[in-house]
Amino acid sequence: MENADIAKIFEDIADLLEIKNENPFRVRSYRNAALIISGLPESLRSIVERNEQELKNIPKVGKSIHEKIVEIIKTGKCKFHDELFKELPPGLLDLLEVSGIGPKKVQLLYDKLGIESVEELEKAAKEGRLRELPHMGEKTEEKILKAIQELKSHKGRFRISLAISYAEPLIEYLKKIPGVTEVEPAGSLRRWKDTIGDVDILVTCKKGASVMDKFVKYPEVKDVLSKGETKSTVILKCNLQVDVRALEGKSFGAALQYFTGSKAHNIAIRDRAKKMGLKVSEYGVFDEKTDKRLAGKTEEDVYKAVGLPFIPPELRENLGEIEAAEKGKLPKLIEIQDIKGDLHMHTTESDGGHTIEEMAAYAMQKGYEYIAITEHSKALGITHGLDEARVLKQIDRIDEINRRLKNFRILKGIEVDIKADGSLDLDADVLKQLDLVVAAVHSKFNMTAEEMTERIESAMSTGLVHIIAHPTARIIAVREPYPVDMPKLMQAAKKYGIIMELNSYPERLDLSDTYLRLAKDMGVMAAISTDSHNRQHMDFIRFGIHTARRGWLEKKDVLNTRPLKEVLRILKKEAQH
DNA sequence: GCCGTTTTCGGCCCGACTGTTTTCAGTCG
Repeated sequence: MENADIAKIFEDIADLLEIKNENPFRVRSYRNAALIISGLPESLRSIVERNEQELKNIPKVGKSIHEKIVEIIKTGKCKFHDELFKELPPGLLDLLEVSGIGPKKVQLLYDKLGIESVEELEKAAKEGRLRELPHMGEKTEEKILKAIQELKSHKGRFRISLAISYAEPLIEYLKKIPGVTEVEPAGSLRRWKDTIGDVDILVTCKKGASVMDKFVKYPEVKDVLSKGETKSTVILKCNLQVDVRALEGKSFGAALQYFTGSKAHNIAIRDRAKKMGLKVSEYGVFDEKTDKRLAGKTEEDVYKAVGLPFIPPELRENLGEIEAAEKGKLPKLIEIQDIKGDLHMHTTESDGGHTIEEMAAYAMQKGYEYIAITEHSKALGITHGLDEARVLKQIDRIDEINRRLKNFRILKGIEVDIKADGSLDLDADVLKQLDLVVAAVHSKFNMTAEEMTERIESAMSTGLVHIIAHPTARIIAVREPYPVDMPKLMQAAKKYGIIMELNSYPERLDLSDTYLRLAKDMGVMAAISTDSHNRQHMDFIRFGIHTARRGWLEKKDVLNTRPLKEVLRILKKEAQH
């Protein structure tokens, strides 16, 4: 039972209790717990195995949920959860997936028509049986059928890079509407989450501008789900949902704050405001008694009104940022201009698309001081990985190029394969001649967490490795991370002076935000690299930077914010282990 | 069910849109 499974159990309990019309705050407790658990860097299993009492440190986990976590880990089951499923059929949870269907309607459909599944709902809607129910009519039936179609074609969450590629042209389109003054993406896009459920866009405009009329006529719109004066929702042809909110300029800051979320962050902010006798909405911050408007024009004003400094969007997950802001202890987050070089890339020598010189030229154009060329090693035959002889040849070649370069340095590196037994794919005496050894797992992902942890630890302990690349090998929405005990791996990284990579490829973003924060907390340094396979890939660095910010990383936590000399010094020292 | 710089009891974010209603419930974010 991993954290995700346990979180799912609590999500199910919340849904079922809601359908049963239980106390909504009790429902929220289970939901809050699920949210926190799915974001924990350490597995609950290892926490319970070490010391059950440590569960008390997890916010939103009280006595009842504590007991259930222990029960689930020890028995693999949750009695309460099983009992709820005895009362209600499991298909009811699927009904909640249909947009426009909530717990009340599920309850009604089940009680009055005995509907237990999406198929039965679809049948009933087609037969016109739903209109017999209170508050339901012909239009509701149509809407439900449409929503079921939508669900069937649903692609799930979008990778952030993909969502941006659809959002940017729409933003340009909105900017051209007469009367529009500002257009800003908000929501998870502005927080730079690695995946995006839907795109939120905030528009400020003069009164009477026909923003919504124009928005729903955007050529890429497939379906209009709702259209009002200040809020409209559409589905694009690519199945991405987009919400647009239009407000006057004086509410811009409050609206941006509100629509950026996260929901959990906003609830905490509003809770805090309430205790101060204030009310926060998307229109501004108001005195609860006099209704006097205290802030709203800028986000800074909104935070100031509730006694806080500005909190960067990437931190707004209610994972301690409000407490840190209160104490003046927010991190000074890393910025893209802090990056001085890129330490993971490939060239035509293995599976890249540009030569060493072309990669270097592009990096210089970006203002970098250095790059590292890190080809694959021979075990990855499919990428034309380098054997010892070719590595030695490339070392000479790079030395030769470096002699011609001024104020720029190409580091001689490798992305050496970590084989199944934990050994490295190239001879030690060759690896020792390189400036930088990046090591990575590319095969046999189906090990147990214990085996995989041991495998990587063993590579770390050779004294030859500087950086572990894409440490979980996840491909977002395609391949799950391999099982590995990350806290233990971080401990080993600390022990051997190993740097952990944040791979900026938008499909990877590995380490994830949660693990980056764990690294920081454990004092392990990160390297933000692009793993470029052609020169434009170096621009992926922005995805890495924002993910690093989500992991609370500062300039000092990242190797490649350092000037060349210092990087070389650190690499040399690390290699002495 | 969780939580505590008013509290161990009594709170728990706030507003828009829709479809069905003659004044509002349900859903969503």
